[in-house]
Order: sequence, then structure tokens, then C-alpha cells
Amino acid sequence: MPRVSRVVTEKNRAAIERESARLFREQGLQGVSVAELMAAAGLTHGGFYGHFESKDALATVACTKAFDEAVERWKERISGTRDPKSALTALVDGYLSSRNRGLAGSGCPVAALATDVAREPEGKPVKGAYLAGLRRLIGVLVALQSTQDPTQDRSVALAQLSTMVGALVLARATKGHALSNEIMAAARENILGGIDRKQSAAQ
Amino acid sequence: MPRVSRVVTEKNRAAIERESARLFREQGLQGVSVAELMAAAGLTHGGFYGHFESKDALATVACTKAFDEAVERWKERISGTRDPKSALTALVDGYLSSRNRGLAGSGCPVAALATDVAREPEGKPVKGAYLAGLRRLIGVLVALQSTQDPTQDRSVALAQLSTMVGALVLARATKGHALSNEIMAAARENILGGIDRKQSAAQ
DNA sequence: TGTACATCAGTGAACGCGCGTTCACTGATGTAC
DNA sequence: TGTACATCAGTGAACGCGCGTTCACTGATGTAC
Repeated sequence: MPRVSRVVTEKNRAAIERESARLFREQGLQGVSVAELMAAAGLTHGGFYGHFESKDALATVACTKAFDEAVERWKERISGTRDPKSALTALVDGYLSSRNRGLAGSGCPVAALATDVAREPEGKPVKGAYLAGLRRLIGVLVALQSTQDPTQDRSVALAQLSTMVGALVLARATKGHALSNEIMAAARENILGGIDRKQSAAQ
Repeated sequence: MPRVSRVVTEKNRAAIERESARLFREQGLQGVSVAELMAAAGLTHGGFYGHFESKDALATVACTKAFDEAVERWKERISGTRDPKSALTALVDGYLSSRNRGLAGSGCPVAALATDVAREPEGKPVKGAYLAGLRRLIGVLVALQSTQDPTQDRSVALAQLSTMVGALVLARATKGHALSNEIMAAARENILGGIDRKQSAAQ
């Protein structure tokens, strides 16, 4: 099937980006081949370079796309709540859930890509995409704080994000063992401690 | 240079394990080739299978070795302190330091290998080595708590470890930007908050 | 609106390369006497 | 202690395979008239 219409071309491109954003998070930036990415989008590998200059370039686009999704999901979760504290509870409960632990491909790129991005050589564009996306998510989290001190708000938000990311990453590494749920519950308790004890961390 | 003495053979094996424990942490379980590991140990790739059954088997040994090092380093740091609170401070200061951020190869395997281990298929032995090592480090951290309630001690320790791991992983991904130091300082403040404010987190 | 043709999205073979693993070979080590 | 030889740690070529990337080709799409 050679040449397709412009509409289909755009759909194909969108499919490559969508599947890449998923597979890179699931299997790592070095853990998926171009052929696998294209197959996931329903195409063969040869057409890849008509859409992207290189695999690296796609990784950058996919990283940005993953953060777009994440920011939108965070904002959605927040929009259904009545105050910053319940918003934080909603966010943490969604983040430290067995559902999110199991679905790295559709989960938070901060946690899924951190180590991959750290291992990328200096100057690789995917590092910039990660940094920019991380800053956006931090901004969302900072806005939920209530210490009345901007510096303190930021510090608390950064610590909360560290705890969430660390707990999720450890929970994924120990998935299938009791420790995995224990870590998520402990992190939830640590972040929400005084706020809300009604829900369980492992949903 | 064919056959070497038994002593040299053991030294070579130890060198392969030592370099693997370093390189797997630095570049990931999938990010180093057998040839690179052997070259780092001063050998050529062909002799690898005289020492190990497979690359997977070496990864398991190297993971265990990395945790051995980490447990020993934690205990050393603790042994030089006067009480559990200053021990925790020493541990966190060492963990969330620019030195540790830059040296993933000799740093905490919990942080360096978590995502790699999570992506390994079910049943791979390296997952068991990781879980066992993680449990040992958790045990060290639990022993430093002082809530007088074992359940609470464990929960606090798990949350602290999550914060430490998350902060280190994020600091590595954003290395070279102000945010990286900010994350480490915020995590330190969060964990040690009421205990000790004398030292800076980014040493 | 219909026709003729240039464009170009996608295909699949092919490129050089590096991977994990195997194996015939080498010659110093270790052992039997 | 000295000698003869079997053992085996390490070498480097080779295996089949999959990688990222290139390219000649195809034929439906899009356009010029």
C-alpha cells in the first residue's frame, strides 16, 4: 500500500507518537526498536524516516507528549476536588495505586523515564524535554501547597514529588511482593499523613 | 596469554564482578555489553563463559555485590555517629550529595537499578537479588527510627527511603540545572526537618 | 467535471555494525610419578 | 626435587540475529489544465 492521503499520514504520525510515548515509558528509551514502534503503530519500519529525523528525535517528541498527558491528567484529577488538600489526596491516591504501578506505559513519565534520561549523554534533546515537562508537573504540585510561604511551598512540593516518584519506582521493582504495597501505603501516609486517612493507598 | 594461575583466575573473576557492579549501575542492565564488561576487567570477551553461565547470571551476582557494598557503606556511616538521629543525618547527607549524584556506578543500587529491575520479565533472578538487597537496606533504616512503634518505624523508614530514592533519581535526571540541587535540599529538609539544620544538602 | 501526470507515503530488501554466545586453539599451570 | 604431560583460563574468529538507517520501488493521492 503506497502513498496514503494527507489525513491518513497525519493519523499514522499521531499513532507513532502515541505508541512511542507508551512503549518508551514501558520498556525504556533504549528498550524498544524502531521496527517495534512502527509495528505498534500498524506500519513497517521503512517509513519511519519520512516522519522523524532519527529515533532520538522521536524520543524527544514522545517524552514531551507523555508529559502533556500527565499534566492534563493531574489537572483533571484536581478539577474534581473542592480544595487543595483534597486535590493533593486525589493526586497521591491516583499516583500510588496498584493500577498506576502496573501501567507504566500510560503512567507518570517523571518516574518512568528518570533513570533513562539521567543516562543519556549531555546535550541530548530528550533531556531538555524531560526537564521542561518535570517543571510543569512541579508547578501543578506547588500550586496545591498551603504553607503561605512560596519558598516553603516549593520545597514541600519537591519533597512530595520525590517521595511519590521513589515509592512508585520501588513499588514497580518489587511488584508481586507484599513490600510493594507496603511502600506505596507508607509513602501515602507520609505525604497525606495529617490530611486524610479514609482511603487505602493500594487500590 | 592462555591459562593463568588459580590466584589470577580468582582475581579476574573478582574484577569482572567489580566492574559489572559499577557499569550495570552506571549504564543499566541492558546498557553494557559483555565485551565492555570484560574489557573493563582487562580481559577479552571470549573468556566470559568460563566464569558465568550467562550475562543474566552475572547481572544477578553484580546486583548482590552492589547491595553488599551499599549495606557496608551505610553501616560504616552509622558507626561513626553517637545516636540514631545523627546516624540518619549522616546517611541522608551522604545519599543526597552532589558526589553521590555524580557517581551512580558506586552509589546506591536501589536507585540505580530500580527501573531496570522493574522492566525485567517476571522470574528473572536479578529481581530476587534486588528484592533481597532492598530488604537489607530497609532493615538498616528501620533500626534508626524512634517512634517506639515497630509498625510506625517501618512505615517511616519506607517513606524516607522512597524520598531519598526519588530525590536522587530526579537529581540525576536534572543534573546540571539548579532544580537538581533544589530537589536534593528539599528532600533532605523533608526527612531531617526537625532534626538537624546545620549542614547543607548539596555538598 | 474529467483527464494526465507529478508527487510522495509506505514497503521491504539491504547497508554496516554490534550484540550474546560458541568454539577451536594456545601454552602456562598444576599434578602424577 | 625434577620431569612429563594433562588440564584448562584466556584468546579471537565465527555463529545467527537484530539494530538504526538508507534506498529503489510502488501506486494511490493531489494537482494542473
